[in-house]
Amino acid sequence: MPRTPPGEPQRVTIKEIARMCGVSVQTISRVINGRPDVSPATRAAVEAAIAAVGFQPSAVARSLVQRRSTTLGVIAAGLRYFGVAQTLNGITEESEASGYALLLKEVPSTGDLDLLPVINFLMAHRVEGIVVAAPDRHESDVRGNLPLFAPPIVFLKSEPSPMFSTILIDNYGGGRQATSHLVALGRRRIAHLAGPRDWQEARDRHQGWRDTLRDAGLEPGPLAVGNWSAASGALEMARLLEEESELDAVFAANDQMALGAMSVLRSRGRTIPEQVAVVGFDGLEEAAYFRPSLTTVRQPLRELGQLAVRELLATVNGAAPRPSVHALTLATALVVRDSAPRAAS
Amino acid sequence: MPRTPPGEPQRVTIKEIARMCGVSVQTISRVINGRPDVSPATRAAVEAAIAAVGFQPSAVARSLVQRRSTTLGVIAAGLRYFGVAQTLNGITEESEASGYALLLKEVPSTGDLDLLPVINFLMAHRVEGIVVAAPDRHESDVRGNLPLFAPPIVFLKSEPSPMFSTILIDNYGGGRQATSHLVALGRRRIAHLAGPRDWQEARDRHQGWRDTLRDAGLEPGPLAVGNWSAASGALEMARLLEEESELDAVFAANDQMALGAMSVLRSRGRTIPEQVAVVGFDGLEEAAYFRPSLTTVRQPLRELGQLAVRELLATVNGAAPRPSVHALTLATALVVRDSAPRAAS
DNA sequence: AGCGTTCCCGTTAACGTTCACATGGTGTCG
DNA sequence: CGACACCATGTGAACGTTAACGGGAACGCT
Repeated sequence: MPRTPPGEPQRVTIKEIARMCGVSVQTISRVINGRPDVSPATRAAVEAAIAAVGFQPSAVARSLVQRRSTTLGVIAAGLRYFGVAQTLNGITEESEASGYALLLKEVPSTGDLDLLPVINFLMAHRVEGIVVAAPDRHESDVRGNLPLFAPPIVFLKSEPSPMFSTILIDNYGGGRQATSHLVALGRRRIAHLAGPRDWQEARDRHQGWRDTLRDAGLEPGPLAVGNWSAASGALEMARLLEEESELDAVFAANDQMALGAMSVLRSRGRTIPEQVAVVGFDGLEEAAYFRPSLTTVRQPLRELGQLAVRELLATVNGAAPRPSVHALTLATALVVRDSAPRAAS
Repeated sequence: MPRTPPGEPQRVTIKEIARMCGVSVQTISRVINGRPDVSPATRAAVEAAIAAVGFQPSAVARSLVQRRSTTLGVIAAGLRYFGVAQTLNGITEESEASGYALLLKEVPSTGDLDLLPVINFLMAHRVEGIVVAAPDRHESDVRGNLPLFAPPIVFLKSEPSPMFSTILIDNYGGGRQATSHLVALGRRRIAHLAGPRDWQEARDRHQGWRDTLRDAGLEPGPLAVGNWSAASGALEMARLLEEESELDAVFAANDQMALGAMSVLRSRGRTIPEQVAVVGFDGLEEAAYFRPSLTTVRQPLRELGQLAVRELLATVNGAAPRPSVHALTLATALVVRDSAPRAAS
């Protein structure tokens, strides 16, 4: 005796179609999945019936029996930040193109967190792969052991790991690019406006700055730490100016903070780039229209997301028995504009 | 004879736990779901076994039998745009808080598109509600008929519809706010830098501008159409200046275009706000640090996403037999800054 | 004619869980 | 002390689909 759930009318199933066409459910299944061994006549009849009642096969039942879901899990943090949103865009694009659906979980981007429950949640939904697009989350956030049958996981913008594939952006190299450019301009007191310490990418950019100064034989310039926002950029820039009034360049860890910094520099009467040169990081399109237009380091964020999905699908579909662990690093590119123009040659 | 899927090791199921504890599967199910009628001793034993093997109940099987999934579907377009990303952020926040997962589909934001297949896809996954966060998509994009048993759907930033709930932002009102402000400043030739014509919100802002000018007895100012980007803002601003060199104000349909416009105004030697006042739209945080800081119209985008989820969950969980159709409109707020300061009184 | 092939289709058993109902054991109350 | 309630647990079926296998009809070949 079929239960009738309260309110909800009975959904049309494969059985119903079978009854309508006077064939078995298996035949319907065959038609749905485009298998060859169905006669043209039957196929046409079934297709007509399906169209007539608007039947849609249950992805849930299918996932259950096939033990796969054509779905990828995404763990994201800080969706409100430009970088993560951009990367998510790349992820959706690529998975959309491959016919995969996305199950999205957002986790807090700060504080202590065990990723394991989130991964378990996604696994309960039978996702075939997981992208961790949470910049400051990495392998060590997976406390306890993953079950053996965990799907492939790729960590983005994380530290390289021996256990998982990672795709990173060369933030260290980007930090060096930015700083070298300023050094080449003849700047000597180069400050850094860093991102939050608990973001790996912030630490890497910071390190790139520091090493470049050291290699150039310059003493480390003044340092301030912001929270990615333009407001914090302004605040910290003001503090830097008080501490060290003769600085002649600033490398900000993202474009928003650079914007805030430039705002303060101007209001204190410093000319950009003559007195103080400024370099940002991210490659926001808008940065070309800041005043002055902002020299920055562009990151291939969308590509990052696309590659992550490709990597997963390759190990899912490819017959790779033991998913191989890759570590890929994407290069950044310096975009020179007016806030730190190319050195006159 | 149980099939062993190739490669993949057998996942641990409720049956396995039952065997380990010497009880029936039903008892395990009861423990998992925190039902009262289990003796403390058995409960403890079961919980221990679950923890020991790291068992995770299959959300897929559960969805199948319960015919619900604790999952919401999201149809998004233009994730790369600030507005949509921000709204998605609100959606994730709120659904995360309610323990709902999100199934995300991105659709192209331009061109012809039938939403029905996308909705069907989500329905196949048994989502309990759908948020359409695709600004230029609306009811009429659902060609053909929705099945009777479609879950509640809420359209964001769309036109009000008699069939679906909609939550909108008062773009028309925002357009009026912006324009009125400029009129109050004594400006007479007020140009509009509109967004793409196929975005409803662009049309609404445009209309607000036009009506306000009319009501003020001013003749309509020059009009240009951009594509939301700062680059297009710059391009179109240049064109406006050529057509109509004596304009004394610009209302841009978003902050990025306003930024591009300001850049061109400055480079043509116009002072802001003295010669040309500028008002944007969106309320980007960064706009406070533009030069000059940008007067803009703030939209409650995150709130929009949150409300959408609340609306859905209310009709899902609430015993509302026939989901009620709401049309909610959120107000915008004018943020006055230097690019169009408050009138000296 | 006999036999292997190929084509088309049906039957049965899963997938992993919950629901409805049944059952036996305790305790309570009149 | 019997009737009844309640607690803890088990039993079968169902959710909607696909995998594995089997079988009959039509066809080709020797």
